[in-house]
Amino acid sequence: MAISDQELSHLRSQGFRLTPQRLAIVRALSQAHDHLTPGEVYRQVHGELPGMTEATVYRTLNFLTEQGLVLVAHVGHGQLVYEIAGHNHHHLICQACGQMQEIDHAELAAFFEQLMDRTGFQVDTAHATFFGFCPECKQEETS
Amino acid sequence: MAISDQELSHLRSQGFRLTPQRLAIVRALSQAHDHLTPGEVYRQVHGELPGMTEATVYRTLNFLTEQGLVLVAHVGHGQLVYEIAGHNHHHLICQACGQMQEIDHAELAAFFEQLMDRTGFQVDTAHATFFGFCPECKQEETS
DNA sequence: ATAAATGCAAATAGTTTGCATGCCC
DNA sequence: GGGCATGCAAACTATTTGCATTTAT
Repeated sequence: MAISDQELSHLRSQGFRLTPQRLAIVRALSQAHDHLTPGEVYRQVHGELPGMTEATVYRTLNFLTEQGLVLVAHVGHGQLVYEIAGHNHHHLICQACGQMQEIDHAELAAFFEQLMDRTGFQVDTAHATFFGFCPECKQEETS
Repeated sequence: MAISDQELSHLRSQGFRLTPQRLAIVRALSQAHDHLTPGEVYRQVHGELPGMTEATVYRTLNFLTEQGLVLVAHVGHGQLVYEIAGHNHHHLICQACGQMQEIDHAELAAFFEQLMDRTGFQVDTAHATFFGFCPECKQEETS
């Protein structure tokens, strides 16, 4: 999953700027096939742009999230994690080993529909997170 | 929802101690019909036990969570929130106004069953959180 | 009595902010 | 050139830890 040139120049047309820092962060998130914490983003991008600071990472992640190009989620530890927007999917996190499993949105679509009907909420269907124990850790728990 | 004397003395029988601090924190969480952040717990309990420190609050919340008497969840801002364990329910948080709506577990039970079947995960069915926009804020968004 | 838990204070981690400078458009 | 974005450093908040002391059992 990546961000198209189209989307990027749309930003420019609104008066925002495509700085090397922003592009590097977008690239890092696009290449990661996983969630990244701000610290992880910083470490990756810092190799490429040694001048980059953590403050810029935080500001940029907020910016990209506001623009809808990036999604935020929680994955257990207090920290927020970031991921390129695009394909809707959800996560199942193992509380024992930290392993993460993706669930395609299609599998949960009906459920979300139902939930919205019942509650009147417009539920964010792009990024839900569930916690539990993965098959392996489940076994250890009970043994 | 509260914690029974039985559960409390079970702790004692395992060598743990029922200190005034622990009891006060359990009471505060029991009386709150809502999630509390560590800071909120601290402020409430500090009135009753002026000597109590934040460190104790954090240590106690961790302890109670490990013992299964308290549940943790995320509700949008980075902070974790704590709640007395007991009746299974889930939360829908409005990303605009912060309002929270409870969803009884019964309504989602079938969904969780399905999810566990498909993934093999033992999903934590006690405390899921969804994000979105409440009916009022949804309206403002689109207008 | 003894081991567990607390209080205190300091350290750590994560995140945010103000302001001067730099650089994209 | 003008204004948005960055770098730097400092401030802030939330959380954790070491150690001496207290206290529930």
